[in-house]
Amino acid sequence: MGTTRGRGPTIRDVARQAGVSAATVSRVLNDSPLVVEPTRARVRAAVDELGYRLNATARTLSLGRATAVGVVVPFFTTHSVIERLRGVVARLSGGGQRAYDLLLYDVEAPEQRADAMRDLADRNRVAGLLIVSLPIFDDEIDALQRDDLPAVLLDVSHPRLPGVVVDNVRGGELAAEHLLAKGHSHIGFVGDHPTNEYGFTSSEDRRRGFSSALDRAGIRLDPSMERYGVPDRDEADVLTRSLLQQPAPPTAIFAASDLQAIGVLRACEALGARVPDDVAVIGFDDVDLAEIVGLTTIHQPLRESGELAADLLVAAIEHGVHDPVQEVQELTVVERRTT
Amino acid sequence: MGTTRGRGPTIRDVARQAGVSAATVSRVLNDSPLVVEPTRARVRAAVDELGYRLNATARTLSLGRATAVGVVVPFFTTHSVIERLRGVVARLSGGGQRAYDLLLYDVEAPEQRADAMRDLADRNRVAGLLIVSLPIFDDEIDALQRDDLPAVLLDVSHPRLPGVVVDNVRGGELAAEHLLAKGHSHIGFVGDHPTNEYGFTSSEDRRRGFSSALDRAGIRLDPSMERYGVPDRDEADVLTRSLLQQPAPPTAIFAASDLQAIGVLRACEALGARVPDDVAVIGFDDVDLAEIVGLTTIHQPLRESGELAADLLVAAIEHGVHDPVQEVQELTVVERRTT
DNA sequence: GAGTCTGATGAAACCGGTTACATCGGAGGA
DNA sequence: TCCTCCGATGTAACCGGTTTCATCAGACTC
Repeated sequence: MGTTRGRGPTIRDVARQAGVSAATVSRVLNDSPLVVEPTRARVRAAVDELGYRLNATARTLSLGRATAVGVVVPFFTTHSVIERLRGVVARLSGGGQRAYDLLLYDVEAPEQRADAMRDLADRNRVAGLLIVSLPIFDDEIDALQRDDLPAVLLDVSHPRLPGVVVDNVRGGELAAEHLLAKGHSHIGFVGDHPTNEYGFTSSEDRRRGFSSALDRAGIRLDPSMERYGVPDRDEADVLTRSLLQQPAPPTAIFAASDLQAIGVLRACEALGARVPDDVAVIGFDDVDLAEIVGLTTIHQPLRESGELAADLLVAAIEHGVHDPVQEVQELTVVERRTT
Repeated sequence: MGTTRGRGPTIRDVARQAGVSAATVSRVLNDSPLVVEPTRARVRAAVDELGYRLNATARTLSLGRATAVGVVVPFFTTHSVIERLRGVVARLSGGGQRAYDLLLYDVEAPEQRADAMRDLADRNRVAGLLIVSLPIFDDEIDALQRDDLPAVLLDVSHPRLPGVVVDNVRGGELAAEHLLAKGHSHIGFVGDHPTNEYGFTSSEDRRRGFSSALDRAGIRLDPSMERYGVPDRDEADVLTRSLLQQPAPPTAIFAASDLQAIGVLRACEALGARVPDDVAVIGFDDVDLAEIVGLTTIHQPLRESGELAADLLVAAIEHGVHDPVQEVQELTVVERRTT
């Protein structure tokens, strides 16, 4: 307060105070070797005295490159997205150097996805883009490449961009193999609508792997054993009830996500079906919830996926993208009390 | 690719294309009434033709005010913080206009708290600061006010800043009253260390309210019935075991958070204590987990608190802070299966 | 028909940094 | 002693917007 109405001292104020030019101050601030020690000390003193702080906006404009990365996330969604984001955040904004600021773009509705992409790309305030769980289209990639804006995908993939994913089809197979090994042959599936407005495909991929592994064991995943809905607990509950209230209900259910598996468990409880004796349940993701409720599930390294994606993005920003690597992370079955 | 090496068209390119000056283009872009319709149309056409997009960095620099807000969060922590953040994000980055970008600052270690505060305040790239769950010191508030930077607190309070909180002391009382009404008189507490490196105080506030409500009922919260540790599930598990393995174990336990309550439940299960018959358990927060495991808890409106705080911040940015309101949100007991 | 007013537009300065290029002074060599 | 070279510093242009102020043309008045 007082005279400096909001605006702090500028580099020229420091220069005046130190009796040098703005260029020299800038050099000192950027550790240029061109400045001799006594001058350097005077500038440092002036900086301290005035409480000068560099203006990141001006710097970004002058340099032509941003110091922030944009992270596009369907934030409202599940625990798994958040867990991934934890990894991203820890790597990007936590780690000591704090090299990149993190601009968070929440996508709350399908049409916002495109908005976010356009906004971030065109308003060039970010040095790169990390896109979580949201599919991206070719023309959007064109736009990114036109702007030289590196992008990394997490939990989705596209041949033209680096990404971190798991093999969801394989995950479905693992789930099937686990249930088969437990002696089940009459098995149900609860997952997302194969086509949904966001374009999420992991549920369908998991179902495909699941179904084909059953096929190989000579078991057909009958349409009457499949239920589809929006990926949420209550919906999964409802779907499961309809699954279990058939003449020949399944003895095991594969849910496309842990959250849905929780809904399945609740339906079982409501209908008096004992888990795992009457109905075995296996989920997917291994969010912290799964451990808490003792859910058997397919584990994927969520947090690590975020860290890895963040590292890939930083590398892409700093060294360019040579060829878009697809990091495929390992899946494992974690057996708990529901199978 | 092509000639435009990374940099897109500028406002002067548009001006040239439209046969007007940069000033006029700027006026059109900002909906100034000073531009006559035919000119306006020409500029619009040029904008479309060149695919021009405004450079937010340059705009921020020129205007002297940022279009982003900084959100400081201990991101790694519990579900409740995330749930709050959901509210903030939905309000700030979701809602149609997308008026403010959201710069996320994760605080992973106590010393980073101060760094984040200084960084955000001084590098003036944000129009305001939303600080979640982290206490703030007077000299930091001085610095913010010196820079005219509005700030809003969420889940912490300070007389000089607007904030959104619940009355944790009252929440503790509610928990005690609920357990007393259930007929318990021998009651334990599991919470955070009263002093911790982040300066979180909610656990201690809750304990105080809890303890004084017991007092009023003529029951003393004996030190042997209290256990303190870091706020995490495993630690709560361990603490609870030591609580229950005493000569006269409590018949009810109040945990300072739902996460800790989950640890309490796990310890009960491990020790063969039946909930709620042998030991009743009540938590605090009402995160989604609580509903899933059927935990009785003190409900606080987490998501709404985030929305409210975001609204307060936007108001503070746009209209200034007149006097720092403290919004105190309602707490209620949600009875489920653990009491 | 000359003078005044008004509304649309342009020229140029500014926001706060960075950096290519110019300048200057001193050290070293002939 | 003079010249060259080089290292330290300054000058000024630039990044891409916004905005003040000047200018200019047309409308209106008398």
